[in-house]
Amino acid sequence: MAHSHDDHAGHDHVWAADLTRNQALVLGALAHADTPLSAYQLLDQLRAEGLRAPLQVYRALEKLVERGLAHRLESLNAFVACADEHCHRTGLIAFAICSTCGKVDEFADTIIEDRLGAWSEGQGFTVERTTMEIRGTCGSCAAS
Amino acid sequence: MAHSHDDHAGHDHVWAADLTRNQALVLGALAHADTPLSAYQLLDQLRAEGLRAPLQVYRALEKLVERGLAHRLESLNAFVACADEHCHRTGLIAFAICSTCGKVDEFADTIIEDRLGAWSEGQGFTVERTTMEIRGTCGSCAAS
DNA sequence: TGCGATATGTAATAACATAACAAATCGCGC
DNA sequence: GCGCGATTTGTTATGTTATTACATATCGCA
Ligand SMILES: [Zn+2]
Ligand SMILES: [Zn+2]
Ligand SMILES: [Zn+2]
Ligand SMILES: [Zn+2]
Repeated sequence: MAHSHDDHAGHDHVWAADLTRNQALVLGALAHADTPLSAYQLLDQLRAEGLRAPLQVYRALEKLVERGLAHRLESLNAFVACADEHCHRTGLIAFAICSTCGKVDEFADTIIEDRLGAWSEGQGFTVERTTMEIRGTCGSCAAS
Repeated sequence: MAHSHDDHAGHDHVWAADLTRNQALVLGALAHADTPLSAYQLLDQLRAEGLRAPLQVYRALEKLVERGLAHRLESLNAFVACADEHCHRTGLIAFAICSTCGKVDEFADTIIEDRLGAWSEGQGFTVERTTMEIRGTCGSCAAS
């Protein structure tokens, strides 16, 4: 790792401390974007910082997603920074994606999670991860 | 229609009547498969029937998905035949995908649908379509 | 210092999907 | 049957997303 251990004071971006350079670059780009970015869009943005190849981006994304700092949107083949800095949500996360402006809203619903859990238990299905993505039009786009 | 594969005793596949040749070929291949197939896997299987280019497959898939006769699994970039002839494409459909054997189970849950509807209404979000895919291990794979 | 685990760099290639254009076919009123 | 617009098909080329393979560098620790 490129960074040594800091104490976690809590006010700053707590994730910054133990990210590698490439991971920090990718997460920074995602955090500044207001819509999801594909791996190649990230690469284009980060060429100025020295990134040259898709794999550098994909490898950083893999770690970030693993740690819950970013999420992959399967229906877009794109990625977003986690909307909640402190979340590290292990539970089911749903995404509402506006087809007009591209903005993504991230939320959790324990009842949905329970329903899926009940179905899985009934079927003997062991859940590893769940993708839930709603496509549609957000409130502010509908208003215009 | 060249195939007589019926897994539901008692009635034929009502859809066959007004499908084009390419659409029937693609849906037939999906219906015979026991796991999802990618567009290129379909193309490979259907070269013997005269299909030559990806676009022929993608165009057929587009129509089939539109009509609810097939579904796209976003997390796999692959497609399945609809498991239920009476499945209405307007309702929310969830898929449980076994990472071990690849089999897919399709189900609907109106409570989940209601929860998403409630969230959307609260946010002013207009839902167009929803993707819900559970990855994990199915009962029979867990048993072995 | 040496060693295993992790991270990086680079090139090549695989896998997935669409654009653009021409030709054939279908549905249907006439 | 004929005309004609809508749909489907065929074909080539290209664009986009993701991984394999291999070499190099760095980190954590004994
Ligand atoms: Zn999150
Ligand atoms: Zn919007
Ligand atoms: Zn279905
Ligand atoms: Zn299984």
